[in-house]
Amino acid sequence: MKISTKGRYALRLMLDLALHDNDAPVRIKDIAARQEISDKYLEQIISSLNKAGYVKSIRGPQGGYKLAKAPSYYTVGMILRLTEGSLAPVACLDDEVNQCIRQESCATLELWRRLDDAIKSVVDTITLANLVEWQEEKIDNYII
Amino acid sequence: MKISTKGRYALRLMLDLALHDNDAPVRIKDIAARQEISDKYLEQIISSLNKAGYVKSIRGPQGGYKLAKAPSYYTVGMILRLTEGSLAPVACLDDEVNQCIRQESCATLELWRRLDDAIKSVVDTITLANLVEWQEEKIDNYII
DNA sequence: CTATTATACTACTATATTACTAGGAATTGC
DNA sequence: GCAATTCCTAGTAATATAGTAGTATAATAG
Repeated sequence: MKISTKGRYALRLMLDLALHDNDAPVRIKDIAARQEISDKYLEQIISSLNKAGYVKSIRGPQGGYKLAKAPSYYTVGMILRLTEGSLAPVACLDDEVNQCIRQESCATLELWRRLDDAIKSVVDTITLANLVEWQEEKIDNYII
Repeated sequence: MKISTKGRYALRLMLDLALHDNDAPVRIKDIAARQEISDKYLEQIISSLNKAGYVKSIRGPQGGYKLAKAPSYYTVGMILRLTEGSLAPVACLDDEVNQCIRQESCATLELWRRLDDAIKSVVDTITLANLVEWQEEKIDNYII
């Protein structure tokens, strides 16, 4: 029941892009240095964000990445589901293929539904913009 | 972010014990047959529940297992944490050993805290007794 | 037009975890 | 003492995780 590095890195990567969103695109190398993450691994992660259209890439010198839309557009759930896969606590909530025969008589299914709802209520309401806010509050606290 | 078979089986096992709680202890073989789970695997899982004192075992012929306390005593969280380990979505919420240096400036930590709270609000309030209720409702629906 | 800087793509790999299986030892009721 | 049951330990195939490595491709500055 842990979020893997892939999902956590993807979030920090997107947050980093949101925080450094001026005209110039941000290079993987810089994100990797700031976040202390392997740049080669980040490259793979950002590649899937790119394919999904969450970021846009600019190749060549002075190239890098930018968010495709405003931070408020991206929920944490969007980013985590893209990199982690489904966030449902059990496979039988995912799709019809994984549904088991016990479904109808399974009391634990109700539990998993409630857990799933609780998880969704967090990841589908918090956006990158919220993370940006929180980050800026933390920085303010440091200055004070 | 999935609950493993170990945790899911442990829940179904405890629910099975709660549902068949008359005088006679329940044999692993019977639980395994009803739940369609490998009995050897169940044996391992119940062993940790036994060591934790959640069930009591009776050896020899006519032996088996019984719940140590009433179903309302056991939250889903107790059972899952025992078999799955921590249910926190990231390791830095678990213990001091796993806390990272970025803690103070990490905006995603606030996200993980909220996700953790959401998960806890479900698993620490729902008990085996609730699962028993739901199971009995399902059975009633079948009869109607 | 070429050297440089950056992303893009694909393959490989070490380690850990999951989900069991197998076999025998210990206990106890009849 | 025999059969039924739990108890204990070790092994293992398959999958997932968390990267590393190397090369190809594109764009730009000079």
